[in-house]
Amino acid sequence: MTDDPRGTKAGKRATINDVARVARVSKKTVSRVINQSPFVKGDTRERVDAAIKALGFTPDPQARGLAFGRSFLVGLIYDNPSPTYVVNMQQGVLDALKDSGLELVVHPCNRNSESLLEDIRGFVERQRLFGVIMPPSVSEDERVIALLRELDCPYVRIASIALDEPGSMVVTNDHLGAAEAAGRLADLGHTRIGLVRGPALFRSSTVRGQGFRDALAARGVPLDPAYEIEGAYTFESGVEAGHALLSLPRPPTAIFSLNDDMAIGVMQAARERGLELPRDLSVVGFDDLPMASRVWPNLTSVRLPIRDMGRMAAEKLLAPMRGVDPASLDQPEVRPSLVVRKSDIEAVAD
Amino acid sequence: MTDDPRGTKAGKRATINDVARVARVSKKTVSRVINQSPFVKGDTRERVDAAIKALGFTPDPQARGLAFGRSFLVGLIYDNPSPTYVVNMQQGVLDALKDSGLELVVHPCNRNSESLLEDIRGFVERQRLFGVIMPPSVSEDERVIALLRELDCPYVRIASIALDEPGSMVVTNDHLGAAEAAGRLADLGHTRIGLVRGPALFRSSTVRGQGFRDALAARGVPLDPAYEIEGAYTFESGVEAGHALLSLPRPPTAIFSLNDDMAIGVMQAARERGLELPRDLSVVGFDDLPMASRVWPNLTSVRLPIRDMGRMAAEKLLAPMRGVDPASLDQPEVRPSLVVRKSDIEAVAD
DNA sequence: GCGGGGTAGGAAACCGGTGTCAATCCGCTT
DNA sequence: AAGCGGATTGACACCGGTTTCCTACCCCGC
Repeated sequence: MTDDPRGTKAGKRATINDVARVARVSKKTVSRVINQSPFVKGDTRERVDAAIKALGFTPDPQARGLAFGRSFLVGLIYDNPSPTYVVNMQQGVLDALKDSGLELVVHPCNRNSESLLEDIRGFVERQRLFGVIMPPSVSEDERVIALLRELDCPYVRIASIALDEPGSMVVTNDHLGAAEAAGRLADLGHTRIGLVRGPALFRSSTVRGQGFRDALAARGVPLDPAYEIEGAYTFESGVEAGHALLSLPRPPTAIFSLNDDMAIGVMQAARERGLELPRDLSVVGFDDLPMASRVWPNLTSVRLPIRDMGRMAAEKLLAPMRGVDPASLDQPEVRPSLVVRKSDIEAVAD
Repeated sequence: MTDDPRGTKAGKRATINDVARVARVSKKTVSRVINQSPFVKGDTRERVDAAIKALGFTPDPQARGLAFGRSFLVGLIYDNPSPTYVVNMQQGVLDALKDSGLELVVHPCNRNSESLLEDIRGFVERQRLFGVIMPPSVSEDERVIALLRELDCPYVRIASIALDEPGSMVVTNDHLGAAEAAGRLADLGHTRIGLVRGPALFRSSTVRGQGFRDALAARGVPLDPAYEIEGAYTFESGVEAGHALLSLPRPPTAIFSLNDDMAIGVMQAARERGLELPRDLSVVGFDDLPMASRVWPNLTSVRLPIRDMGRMAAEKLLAPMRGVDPASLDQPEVRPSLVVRKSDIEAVAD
């Protein structure tokens, strides 16, 4: 072995200078090779590549970032209360980031906090983030978006409405999913269908709610505002909403809850009232979290491919790095699909 | 206003040089102030602090890290399949990291992958991580630990056995928790108690299993190996295990599942077999994930304060930075506690 | 009044890369 | 064979801090 063993094994790691020396070129040329500059002749590139491999060289992201004026960190800023949602999205983002040289830094936030903007500003500015990905509802906060623009930080928003240009949006067609679910309940013969909305702060709640109403209207099922109630997208609020709806003089025979957590809360409420499911009440949720197929009766729900959405968002963020113009990206809509399980059955004659 | 507005508002952010100029000292002195060196006179320090505030200066972690030879990133390396577990732990770590100037980088891994070690090596070495936190089961992989030692990367392991010195361990007393749960089932009069273990790869499974056996033995309840079965800590494996146990000639009247996912799987299996819960079968889980209180009947489970564990782990990692000698840290055991709900009732006379 | 241990503050090198811009190389035109 | 223009390459400053090494200075005691 004539190689310097320290290059690959013990001691300090190899630097760009070591590579330059071994390949007999300047550091700048090594840098060009690393950054895939097209202005390097074939045999030079090969010499450099060989040296890199021989020395086990990996460029230091900190040094690179410092010189580049931007770090190689992607921020995931979220305020979504569902752990499953967050982890799945995280996983999707990581799928896309794999081998890109970028790392994911997670940053939960509180949209109601007074220090929200300062908090995010500090995070983004200090870390000189490469980019930011945001799921709802923080993705729907225009103050945050304005801030990111001011900080000149690329971002991708995930939401159920196209709030931005295609290059920085992943849009889900929640209207479609909700309509499909509501349509099914109507088709099963239900005419008194309760709706548990989410907080008004979430656009998804509005969009899904509209999908629900449109589907019922299209089928001539009467809409009664008394059957609509607002929850907080949490299990507890679902329990409350369930009790409220089921204590009506003529309680609904089916309840569509705009997320799974609340749907399961509704089931809990029904049980607490001594109802048997699904005989006495059909329940349908939205999101299709793993939990949906673990409760009994297994919950019929509208599936959102959360992991894919995370991946898509990250890919949009990576587009410029890959030489793709973000403006040229199309806007493929994510289409949710209804997963029918056991929690919804035909309405019994009244 | 005589201040340079660019310092606080538009344009480039303030650098250490700006601060030095405004405070009429050298960069080195500013650096001393930032790093809390004791060798700065009182009034000098005040001048510098004032300048820092006036300019809204924040040191660049990348530049700092580059010079320091180590980044300000903490890695959370996990292979735990439960999203809730991961998010909660993540949250706990973030609680502790808040205001420390460190950021959290998440890194899922696959312990069965051939490239596990290479993967982790690349991650840790390239990012020059400040430290690493690992929950089970990757925290129990000695190959990974050896690697981190070789890379001279501080770490904290979370596990149910003290596998390392106190400074780099957060230990949970799973034996205690499991014994408490098993004891309760025995005290309820159950004598045929099934046990669904986790994968042998997880130490927690062994420890919890032993707690179960010790508690029953202490109460004179006979142990029958036929009532023990190994699962994979997943819902699906719980379903399988449930069917296996319930199809025995004399099926158990209670089943203790060593995590919640499998416990809920057992409940699913019981339902599929037409059993009514909890009348025909008592079920107890371990972890007390949010899901436990959302299924019906609400699952009795052993609560593990996962978020606190994450926080404790991060605090151990931060100790050196705070001037605390890690070797002086004590080893407070995390004690799980049984949360009794509705899924376990008295055994009926046989 | 002067030497000395110990400390505040500064100059310059350095961490490991990238940007700028000029110099060199090359093949092809005339 | 000289002239040209784009393709390659390298020298050097610089990103924003930290560290090393060195002065200048502080307060004391003899």
